[in-house]
Amino acid sequence: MRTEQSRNPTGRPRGFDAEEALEKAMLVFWEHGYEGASLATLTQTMGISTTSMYAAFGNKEELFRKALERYTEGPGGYLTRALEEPTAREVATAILAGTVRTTTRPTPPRGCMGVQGALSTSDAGEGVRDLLTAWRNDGCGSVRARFERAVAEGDLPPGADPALLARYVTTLAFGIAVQAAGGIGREELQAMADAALRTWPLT
Amino acid sequence: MRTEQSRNPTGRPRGFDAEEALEKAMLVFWEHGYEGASLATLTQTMGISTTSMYAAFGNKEELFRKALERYTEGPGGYLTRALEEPTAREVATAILAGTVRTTTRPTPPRGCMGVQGALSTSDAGEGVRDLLTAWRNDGCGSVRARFERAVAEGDLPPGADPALLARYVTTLAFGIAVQAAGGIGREELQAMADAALRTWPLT
DNA sequence: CCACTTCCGCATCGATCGATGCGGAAGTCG
DNA sequence: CGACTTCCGCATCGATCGATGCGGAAGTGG
Repeated sequence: MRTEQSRNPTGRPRGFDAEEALEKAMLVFWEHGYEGASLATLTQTMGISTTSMYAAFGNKEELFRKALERYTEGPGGYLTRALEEPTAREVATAILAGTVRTTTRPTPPRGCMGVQGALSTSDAGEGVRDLLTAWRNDGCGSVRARFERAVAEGDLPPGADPALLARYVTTLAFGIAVQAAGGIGREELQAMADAALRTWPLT
Repeated sequence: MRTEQSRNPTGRPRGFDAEEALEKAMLVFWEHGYEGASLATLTQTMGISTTSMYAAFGNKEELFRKALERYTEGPGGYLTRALEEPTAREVATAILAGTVRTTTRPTPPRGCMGVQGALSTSDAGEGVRDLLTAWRNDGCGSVRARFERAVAEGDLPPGADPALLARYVTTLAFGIAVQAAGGIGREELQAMADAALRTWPLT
């Protein structure tokens, strides 16, 4: 693998910053989705040739996988941070606030890469579609685990259903992503999130 | 326009049922999205040649527009019916129940055509993407108008915010569509919708 | 039965899709 | 400086994309 740091990197070094190029690719995938982003658009935005892209990242699907990892740790990092909030209420608040902020940036792309990246695809995109499905399920699972901990800690009432609450919060987050993809503004979505959290926790 | 019923339909009649073919096309678009559905897949499923498709529907984008109309009046008809419920609470309940039922059918397609049909696209799909954005906004606007009426009728408390409530219900519906596209089951989503409505109306 | 209209099977269009082979240039080592 | 490794510009691959031209077949109304 050329992308892994070899112990003996002899030869001509690559003439571009792979991290920079991956960031550009991530933005293109985020905006246009997996199948909507052509190799031509990707490589042009990345500033490299198709040859360099294949040498550095493997193929289009591998590039998308790496771009998704970068998204998860970058723009999508609010989820990990939210899970570290002290109470379930603050976790939910941070998730929705982070979703609103990330999906309604003043400049494109809008929406969530994990939602609009490949919600439905042709047969060729099934792999990526399933990857994003798993990505969303992982997110929901993390929230659920966090809420289970909250029940154990007495932070949530004993009768609370962590799975249901996690599904509720993530459903709102995915819905916000869809609204944001359609251009709905940050203030309106945040106001709605505030209202939804006013009745927290659901019973 | 060949698709409009002419007053003098002389000549050889077409050898297929246009409504049947449109139904098939709608299902393909629903499952794979606008750009994920190729002409080859569409015409093969419709059981007609590309020539017949172009003669009957114009082009791929026109076919999608007509398929969306059919979806709106068919599988998506629950929205119109829901708006006729007597109270805002029943409207919201019917919308979410209809969304869950429609997006989690036992056989594919799963999800909502208005959400996954073209959430993000290449440049060539911008027209359809904007069409679906308008479709979702129309839906939200209809719900908002219905909730405004509910406030006027005293069905919702005077302090209620119809726009916010409409945004909340549609956000949940879009989120449900995303969850369903990923394979989340009908029972789980309905249970979450029930819980969300237990705190209705939001303040 | 005839003249006319429409339908549709077949072949194909140019553009673009993702992906690759080749070979000289560039840079790193001993 | 020389041997070796890697990079990358260029050309191009076969497949598929949406869309169309042509012409005989089919069915119409008079």
